[in-house]
Amino acid sequence: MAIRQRAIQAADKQERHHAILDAAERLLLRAPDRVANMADVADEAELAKGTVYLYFPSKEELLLALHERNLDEFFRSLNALLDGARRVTLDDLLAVTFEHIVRRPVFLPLAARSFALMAQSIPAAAAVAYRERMAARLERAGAGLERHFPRLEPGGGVAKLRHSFALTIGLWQMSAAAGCASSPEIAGAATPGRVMSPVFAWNYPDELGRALRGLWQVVAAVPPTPAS
Amino acid sequence: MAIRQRAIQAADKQERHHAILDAAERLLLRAPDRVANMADVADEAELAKGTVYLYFPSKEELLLALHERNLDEFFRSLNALLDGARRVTLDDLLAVTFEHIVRRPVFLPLAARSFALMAQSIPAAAAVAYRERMAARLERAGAGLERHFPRLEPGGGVAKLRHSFALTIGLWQMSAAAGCASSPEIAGAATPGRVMSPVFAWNYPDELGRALRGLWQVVAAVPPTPAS
Amino acid sequence: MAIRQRAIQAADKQERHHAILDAAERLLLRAPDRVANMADVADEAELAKGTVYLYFPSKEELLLALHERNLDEFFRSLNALLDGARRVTLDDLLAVTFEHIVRRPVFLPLAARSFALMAQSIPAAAAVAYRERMAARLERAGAGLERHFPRLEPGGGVAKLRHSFALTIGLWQMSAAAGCASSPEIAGAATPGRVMSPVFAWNYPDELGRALRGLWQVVAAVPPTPAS
Amino acid sequence: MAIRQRAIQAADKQERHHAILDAAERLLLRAPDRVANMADVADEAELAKGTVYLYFPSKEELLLALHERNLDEFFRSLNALLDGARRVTLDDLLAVTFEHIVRRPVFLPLAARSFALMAQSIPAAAAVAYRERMAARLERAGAGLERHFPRLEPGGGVAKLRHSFALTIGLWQMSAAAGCASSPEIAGAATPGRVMSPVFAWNYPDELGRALRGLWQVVAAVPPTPAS
DNA sequence: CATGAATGAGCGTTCATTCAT
DNA sequence: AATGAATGAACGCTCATTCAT
Repeated sequence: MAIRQRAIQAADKQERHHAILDAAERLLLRAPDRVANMADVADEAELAKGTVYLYFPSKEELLLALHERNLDEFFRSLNALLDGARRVTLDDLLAVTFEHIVRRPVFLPLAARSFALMAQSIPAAAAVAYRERMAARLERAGAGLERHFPRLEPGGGVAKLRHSFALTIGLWQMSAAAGCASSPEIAGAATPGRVMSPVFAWNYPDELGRALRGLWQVVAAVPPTPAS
Repeated sequence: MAIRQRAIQAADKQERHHAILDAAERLLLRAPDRVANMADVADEAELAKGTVYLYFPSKEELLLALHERNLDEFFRSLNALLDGARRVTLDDLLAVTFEHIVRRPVFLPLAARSFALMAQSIPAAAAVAYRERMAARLERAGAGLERHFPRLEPGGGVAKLRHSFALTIGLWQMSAAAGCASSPEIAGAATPGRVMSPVFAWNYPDELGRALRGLWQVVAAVPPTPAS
Repeated sequence: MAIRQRAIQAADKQERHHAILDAAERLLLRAPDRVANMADVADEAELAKGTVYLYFPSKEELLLALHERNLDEFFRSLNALLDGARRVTLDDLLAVTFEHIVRRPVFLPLAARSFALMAQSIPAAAAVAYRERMAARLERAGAGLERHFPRLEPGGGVAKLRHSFALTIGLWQMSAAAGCASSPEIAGAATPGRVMSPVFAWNYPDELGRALRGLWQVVAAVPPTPAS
Repeated sequence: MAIRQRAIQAADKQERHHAILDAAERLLLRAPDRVANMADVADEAELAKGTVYLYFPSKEELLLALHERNLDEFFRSLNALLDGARRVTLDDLLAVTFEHIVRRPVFLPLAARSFALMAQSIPAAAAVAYRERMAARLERAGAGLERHFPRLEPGGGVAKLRHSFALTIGLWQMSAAAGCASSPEIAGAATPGRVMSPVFAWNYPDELGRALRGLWQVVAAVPPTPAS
C-alpha cells in the first residue's frame, strides 16, 4: 500500500511517536478493559505493524510510554500549581487529581496495567531510565508539597504523594472489581428479593475524595494562625 | 498416569479443592508475576488437566477462589481480633495485616489480578455470589472496627477498611513496579556513577506501615481520657 | 447418590435401553444441530455416565441404535401398509414418509449423522449386524413395493426405496444448509435492497413431495385399465 | 522453520489461497472420513498455522471455500455444456456429474460436511454471500436446462438440479454407510456361511446412474418427432 | 524508513472413555 | 450392576515479533 511519508527529521519522529500513542489511547478509550493488540494499534495509527516497532521496541514499552505521557501531564499540572505563588490547599490538589486522573478514562486502567508490566517485561535499562525520569518529577513535586504543607516533614512530600497515588490506583481497582453501582446485568443476577449490600454502594470519585481527605487530614489541616 | 485416589466423600472433595488451590499458590509463589496456566496447575497438583476442571469451572474462578481463600484467612484473623474482649489498637490491625497480607507473598499479586478478573471474566452469577460473601465479611469487620474506634462515624469502619485495602494493594503495585530495593540486575543497570534517587529508597513493608498510620492517624488517636 | 434400581431381568434391561435412547432423543429434539455428549445423555436419563456404557459400547453405537429405532418405526408402518389388502398408491407412501420422517424432527439430523458414523467409528462386527437387520427390512419392503407397483422390475422395489431415501436425506441436508425460508438473522444480513433469489425460496416438505413424485412418476403411473 | 516466499502480489496471494485449499484437499483425500485439523492443513501446506489464518478466517470457512471451489468446477463444466450449441442429452449431464463429482473422491465427503457447516458455524454474512454466489450459478444452469429440456416447466430446471444433487449426495452417504462392495474387513466379519444380502450388492457409480435416470426419465424422454 | 506476510509457541477448554469403589 | 471421579489427547485460535521486500 501507499507508503506513508517517511519521518526523517527528529521532529517528525516525535510526532509519529505521539501519533502512535494517540492511537493506542483511542483504542484504550474505546475498550478500557481490553488490552489493545499491536495490530489494532497499527491500524488505528494508519501504519503498518512493523512501523510501530520502529518507534517502540515492544508492546509493553509502548504502553509504558503512554502511561508516562499521562503521568507527565498530571505532574505538569501539579508542578504548575505548586510552583505558583498562590497558596495551595488540599482542594487544589484534589482538583488536579480529578482533572488528570479520575476524569481521564484511560489513566487508571493503564496505570494498573503498567505496574504489572514494569514488574516483568520491561528490560532493566528501560526500567531504570523510566525511574530516573520519574524520580525527577517526584522530587520536584515532593519539594513543592513540602513548601505548601509545612506539617510535612522532610521527604514527607514524596511519601504523601506516593501514598495518595497508591490509594488512587488501589481504590480504582476495587471499584472496577466491585462493579459499584454497576452493570444492570450483575444487579439483575443478584439473589432476587435481596438488596445489594450497602457495602458496595459507593462510587469511585466520591469515595476517592473521602479517602484522600482522610489521608491528608492532618497534614492539610489549616495551621493555627501564628498570630494567636 | 497413575490415577489418583478418588475423592468420593464430600470431605475428600474439599481436600482436593484445597490441594488444587495449594498447587496454584505454589506456582504463584514460584513466579509471582506470571499467571499460571491450567496445565501447570494440574501438573503441580499431580492431576490431569480435566480433573482440575471438575473442581473449578474455569481458570478465572480458580484464581478467584484462591484469592478468596487468602482473604478469608485475613478476615478470620481480623474478626477474631475485633470480636475479642481486648481493646484493639492500630498496631494490632497492622500486625494482622502484615501477617496475612504483607508476609504472604502471593496475597498481593493475586489480589491485583483478581480485581482485573472480577471486572471481566467471571460470570455474573458467580460474581454476585462472591460479592455477597464479601459483603458479609466486610460488614462484620466494619462494625467491629467501629466498636473499637469510636471516632469512626457509622459506616466509617467499612470505608476505612476499604481505603486501607486500596492503599495496601496500590502501594504494593508501586513497589513491584519500582522494584524498590530490588533486583541487583536493575541496580546494576543504573547509569554508572549515579546514585539511585532517594525517591525510590523505600521498602514496601515499612512504607505501608507509614502509609496506613497516616490514614488512621486521626481515627486511631488515643482518645483523651474522659477523666481529664 | 442413590443407586438406581438394578436391571436384572432381561426385560428390565430392554426397558433401560429404551430409556437411554429416549433421553438421547429428547436431547436431540431440544437442540437438533448439536450432538449431545454422553454426560448430558446420562443426566437426561437420570443415570450415571458409566451406566450408559453398560448398555451401549460407545457414543456412536448409541446414536446408531437410536437411528435404527427411528428407521424401524418407519419400516413397521411401511410394511403394515404394503402387507395390507388395500391397494397402495404413491400418496400412501408419501404419507408414511411424512409421518415418520419429515414430521419427526430428529429423524433427519440423526440419519445424516449416522451415515457419517457408520463410515468410521462403528466396529465391523456391529456394522455387519446392523446391515443384516437392515437387509431384512429392506427386502421385505422392496418385495411389497413390487407387488403394489407392477412396473417395478425385480429388485426395483429396493432400488426405488433406496433412491427415495437418498433423495429425502440429501434434500433435507440441502434445506438445512440453504436455510430456506429460514432465520431472520440471515435474511437480515443479505445485501440490502436485494431480494433473496427465488432459487432458495422453497421449503423442505413441499419440495420433497415434488421430488419424490418426480422419482416415482413413471413407476406409480396408474396402469392402463386392462379392459381397454 | 524456513520462512516461505512471501506472497505480496495479489496474484501470489491467490496462489497461496489455492495452495492451502490444495493441501486441505490432499488431506481429505488421504482420510476422507476425518475432518482435517488446522495444524495438519498448515503442515501439509508447509506453512505455519498462523499463516493459514491469514487466508481463511476459520476452519469452517476454509472447508466451505474448498467445497465451493469444487462446486465451481462442476458448474463451469455444466454451463459450458449447456451454453454450447450442441444438443444436450441426459447422458451428457451424467457425464459431467461423473467427471466432477463421482470421480473426485473429495467432492462428496466435503459436500456432506459443508451442509452441516452452513447450518451452524459460518457467520451469517459469509453464509449470505455464499448463497448469493450459489444462486447465480444455479439460476444460470437452471435456465440452460430448461432450454435443452423443453418438458421442464419454468423453474423446473433449478428444481431438477436440486433434486439431482440431493440424490447424488444422499446416495453417496448411503453407500459410504453401507460400505457397499467395501472393505474386505467388513465382508470378512459377516456371519460366516452367510452370503451378504443382495440388497447391499450395489456400487455407488452405477446405482447413481440408475437413480438419476429414474429422476430424469420423463423429462429427458426424447420428444416425439413433431413430424409424425 | 516503511511495509505487512509469516511465524509458532502458547493456552483454555471439551468430552469420550475407563475403572476403582 | 451402578456410580461418577479421573483421565489426557485433541483442537481452534491469538498475537507479539521478525524480516524479506
